[in-house]
Amino acid sequence: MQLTPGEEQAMRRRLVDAGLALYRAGGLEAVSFRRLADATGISHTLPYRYFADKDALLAAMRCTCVRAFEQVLRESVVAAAPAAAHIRSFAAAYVGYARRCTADYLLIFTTEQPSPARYPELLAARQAPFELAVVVVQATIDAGLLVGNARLVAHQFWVTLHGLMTLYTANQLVHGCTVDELLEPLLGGVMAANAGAHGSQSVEEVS
Amino acid sequence: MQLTPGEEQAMRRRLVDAGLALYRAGGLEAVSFRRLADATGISHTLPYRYFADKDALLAAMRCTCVRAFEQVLRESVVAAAPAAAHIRSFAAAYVGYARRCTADYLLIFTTEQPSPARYPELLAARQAPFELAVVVVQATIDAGLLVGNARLVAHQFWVTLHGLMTLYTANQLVHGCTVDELLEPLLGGVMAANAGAHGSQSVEEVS
DNA sequence: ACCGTTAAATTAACGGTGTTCAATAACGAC
DNA sequence: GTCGTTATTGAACACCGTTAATTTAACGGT
Repeated sequence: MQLTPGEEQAMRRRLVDAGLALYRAGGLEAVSFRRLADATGISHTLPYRYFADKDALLAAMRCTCVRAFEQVLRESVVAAAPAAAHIRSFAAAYVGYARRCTADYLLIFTTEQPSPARYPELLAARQAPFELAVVVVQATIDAGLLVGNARLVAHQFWVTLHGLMTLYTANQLVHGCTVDELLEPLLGGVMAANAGAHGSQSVEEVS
Repeated sequence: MQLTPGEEQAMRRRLVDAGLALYRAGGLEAVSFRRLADATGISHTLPYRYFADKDALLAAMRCTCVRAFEQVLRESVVAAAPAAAHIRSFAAAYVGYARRCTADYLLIFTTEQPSPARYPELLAARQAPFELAVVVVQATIDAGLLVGNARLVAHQFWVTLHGLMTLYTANQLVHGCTVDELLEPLLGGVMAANAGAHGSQSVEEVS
């Protein structure tokens, strides 16, 4: 009765999909092995043959969402023809995903405790979208529109987009400020801070 | 045997403090009414006389942390003498709190589901720190170092700091990039994006 | 000083959860 | 068909949030 790797993987995906359905419908506390069992017609202890524990299932669910997120970002990159539009297209895709798939976006980035690096697979999966940002920034640098270290600049964009959409998805942009109002000046700011010697303007220089 | 308002408030704070101790020691899932009872020597149902349910206790814990956070930010504001240094001082206080009190910082801003605005008291408490940012930005505008709408610009700083420290506290700044490396160009970028006509540089102008 | 009322606090209980483990059922090999 | 391996199940444990019933303690009136 040995399970083939294909069957095992199929069962894993089935459990992950069912878990995601529960999560999207009722939040994190709605996903339990019992409910998952009722939804898929298996017993509530079967998941233990495919995942070490519930946290492992959640990590797999997070990985699935991360990969979908990565796919959205990747498509935005190949779609933008001129290098100058890459960053705008990338940012629009990032914002669009967080708006459309708010629950999934939260699942990707939400972490309760400052966890001591369990689930290295999840850490690796989360790296991929960022690496896309690095590629986009590098292309912009190559086009002569930005200067500096691509990873450092990509990090600035990443931090900015993450801050904006994390606050948005948590309903903490409540002062009559919209995402669209903020996105433009924020992107412009990061561009300006890395646009070369004449465009750069640090805090000290201003003050 | 009527409880005086003072006694009731004292008990509430006692429970909140014990809950925070449990949370800081073992994360969110370590705070339960049973453990809280063992830690404080009361029965595990007594908290229901002071809080509607566990979520209400968590909200109160969050409020407590938010107010401590607000206090840290407020002290940074009065400490900085020249208006030009206000934003730097404010940002340093923000970053310092998130580094020192990582768990508390996470407790403040972490929200699982896009909750439908339960606990308006928490929402109000979270507003206060942002209002401090508005004050700081307004002072900088008054000093002639920035232009534009204070709330909009404050939002940009708020988004930036939130993105930076949220990624940091979640251990997602892993590419050899430090908070200090990123803070300076990020602040400079927001400054540049709102430094008046000559300093502003939107994405389109660059491209 | 006693008692009845009222509120505080505890105990008991219910349904649900993650997790473990012994028992069962299904399959391939011979 | 039988055996042995293995996937799957069901029962059980400890813990959780929550509710209801029960006990305990404090207070005012007489």
